[in-house]
Amino acid sequence: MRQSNLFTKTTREAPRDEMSRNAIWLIRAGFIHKEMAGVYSYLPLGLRVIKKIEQIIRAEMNKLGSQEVLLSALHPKENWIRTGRWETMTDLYKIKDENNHELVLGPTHEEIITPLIVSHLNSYQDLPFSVYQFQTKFRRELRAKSGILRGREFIMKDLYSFHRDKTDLDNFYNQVGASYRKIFETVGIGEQTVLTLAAGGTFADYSHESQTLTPAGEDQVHICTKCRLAINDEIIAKHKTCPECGSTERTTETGIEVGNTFKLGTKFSAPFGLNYRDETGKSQPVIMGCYGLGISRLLGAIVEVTADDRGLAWPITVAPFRAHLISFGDNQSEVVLAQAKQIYDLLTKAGIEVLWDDRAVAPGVKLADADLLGLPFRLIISSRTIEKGVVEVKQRTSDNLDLVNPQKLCVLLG
RNA sequence: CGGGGCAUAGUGUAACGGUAGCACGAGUCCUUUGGGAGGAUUUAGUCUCGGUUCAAAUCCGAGUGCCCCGACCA
Repeated sequence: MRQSNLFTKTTREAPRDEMSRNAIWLIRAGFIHKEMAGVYSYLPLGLRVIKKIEQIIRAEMNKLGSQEVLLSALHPKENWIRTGRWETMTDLYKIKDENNHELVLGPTHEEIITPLIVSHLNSYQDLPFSVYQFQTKFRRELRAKSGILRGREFIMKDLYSFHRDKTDLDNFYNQVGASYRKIFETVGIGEQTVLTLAAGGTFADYSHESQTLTPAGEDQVHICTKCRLAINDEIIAKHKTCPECGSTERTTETGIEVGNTFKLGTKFSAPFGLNYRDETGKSQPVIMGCYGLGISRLLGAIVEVTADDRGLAWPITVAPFRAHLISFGDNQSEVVLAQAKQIYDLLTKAGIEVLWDDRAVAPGVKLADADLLGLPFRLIISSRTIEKGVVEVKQRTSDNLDLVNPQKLCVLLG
């Protein structure tokens, strides 16, 4: 894409009232726009990152054999009455329709998926299976904060699994854990993200959180120095030793919860009567699990751990474009433009996503913007590089400049 | 919902109770092109309502919005 066609602009300064790093950089670079406290719009560059993250997750979910759906965002009140959460869940957005009927803006989807499955599930032979979706969730946060890390409206991947017994759930639950591990590594925050034990509810000893360690987080986690298993502060009192390796040595750090997995048991299948017939024809309750991943929160967490004092610095896997092609030296020069166009076409045809800064602005502006946008590879074409018959290549996270033969670019970037 | 802070042009910032100014941005023209370049010119603002006063961006009251701390966060 040509940057001259990109409708978003960068700014030299962030809005004064934004304090969090993720919001400051994402707004300055034109990735997102704040509508109100805890509510953000995603602009072309930001949406590209969101889509990259989603695609990485989608691939993993599909590998688990899960099937993608898109459930309704408006929920009937009755379903929430049925589970009791109409009263107990404090952050529900309750709205009224034209007939004065009360509705819920979906904050999570157990109340939708569980009764939905009832009419599609009969026999033990239908089990197990799982469904997932990417969707905007709504929660009436008492206090939105930390940029996109805690919003009243946010994008989430939620997965729901259905099993005939606990053993089968445990098996799938562990597979999801492995998938999550892989996802965090792929999007570039594997090192900073720790598996954390948290309260498990009535059906299991623990739930599992994925905590990305960053001062911007809001949870205190205690990390075993031997095996890296973390324990959430809320249950630390009951754990003198690490449940995994028995060690007593741990460090305390701040994390942001980017993922969470729960063994639900029959918590939702019971109130909705989600049952199956076993081999003997007897009716049995379905055992469920649910698995969340905050997409927009993941975006914020990636920024928190990767941005530096010059701006964003995307991991290749989630970058909105792989390369930032910059033409300057003399923008009026036909030679420079022609060469840049040639490189742009070459890379684009090779399937490499390139943002070409073809604007007629000063070199300093382009370089500063390149740092701010944070695309992994910066390619410069100027009268200088043309003289030498090369393209200057620099990675966002390195200071090295490489002069590369244009023919070798695709290999280098691919 | 408790506590604290803030609200001036698209953005960031000034202005003792007395002419709302500066920088960046944006428009036009010229020059310029390897780290936010230079000149000329134009554009655009006091969150809302009420009060005090000869006079309010400034003082007072209420409201609204935003940020931070806390409470809350299957």
